[in-house]
Amino acid sequence: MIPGASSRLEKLATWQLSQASARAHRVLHERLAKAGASGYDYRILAVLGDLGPICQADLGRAAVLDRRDVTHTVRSLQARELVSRRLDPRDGRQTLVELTAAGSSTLERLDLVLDEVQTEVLAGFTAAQRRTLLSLLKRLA
Amino acid sequence: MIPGASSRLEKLATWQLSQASARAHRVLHERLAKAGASGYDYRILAVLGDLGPICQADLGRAAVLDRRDVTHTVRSLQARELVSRRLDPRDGRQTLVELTAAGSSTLERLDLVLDEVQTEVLAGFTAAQRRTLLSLLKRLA
DNA sequence: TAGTATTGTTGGTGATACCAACGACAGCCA
DNA sequence: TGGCTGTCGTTGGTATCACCAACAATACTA
Repeated sequence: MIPGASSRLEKLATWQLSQASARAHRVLHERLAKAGASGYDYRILAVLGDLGPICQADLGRAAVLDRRDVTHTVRSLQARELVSRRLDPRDGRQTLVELTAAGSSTLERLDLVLDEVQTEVLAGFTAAQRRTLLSLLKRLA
Repeated sequence: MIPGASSRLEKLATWQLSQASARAHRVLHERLAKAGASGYDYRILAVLGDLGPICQADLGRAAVLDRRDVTHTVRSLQARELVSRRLDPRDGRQTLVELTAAGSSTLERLDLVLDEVQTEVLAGFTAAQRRTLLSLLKRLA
């Protein structure tokens, strides 16, 4: 027997949103795992690539990560020599994080992975539909 | 200093999707917690309300839950006397789950909570925009 | 200078999602 | 009829994401 769908759930925007997000996350996670990175890894590397050397607190704000998770992710990236850390000479509290050469090339590689993920997740969408979706989602967040 | 946004992240549909979903989840979780329920709880109750007595395997398929999570959630709901369970007389493997009277009224109460959540999450959206969003999200999932 | 705020670290929690293995049971079919 | 296949519910995990509290060190400020 094939169970029906729940109309209560189907008509909820939050339900459709969470299901769409879960599916996108599955695709993203699978492809990133193959490339040896986690979602947090990419978020940190992407922010470093876009904003340059930056302290962890700002890193967390830009990547929407808790300070705790920034600490762990950055240390993990540092262990893989993708980022380097040094004390901010102008503020003893801050640690400046920046991409290493290996980090930059890893980021470029991951950018391609992310492009593939977008393509797979948005398969069948026209460019106009993608723009519409993106703008609606931005207003939601 | 206010950190800028990462253009790499901002233009990713999967990023906007996960941020929108995270925000919706925060609202949902906060309101459901006040009402004494979890997201899994509502998903199970909603399916039972829509499809009536049903075995756990079908419950899991309709609510998009792993069998393990169905087991735990149903047992938790049973402990709160919101659902009842009995063996399917026609199939010794299956356990039929159904709403109790208390479960039905709890579901009605939670339906109102979910309505509030939709209103809060979609604040500022026109009816047409909500329809557009919903249809785009359905195609994503 | 005393009090306040921020930074990075540490040690947690909870929700969601998913997997593997198990015994019990049903259905199929040789 | 007996064996095989598959499903069901259960148990015991794991991974990711998101979030909180407390702490020492440092910076700011009133």
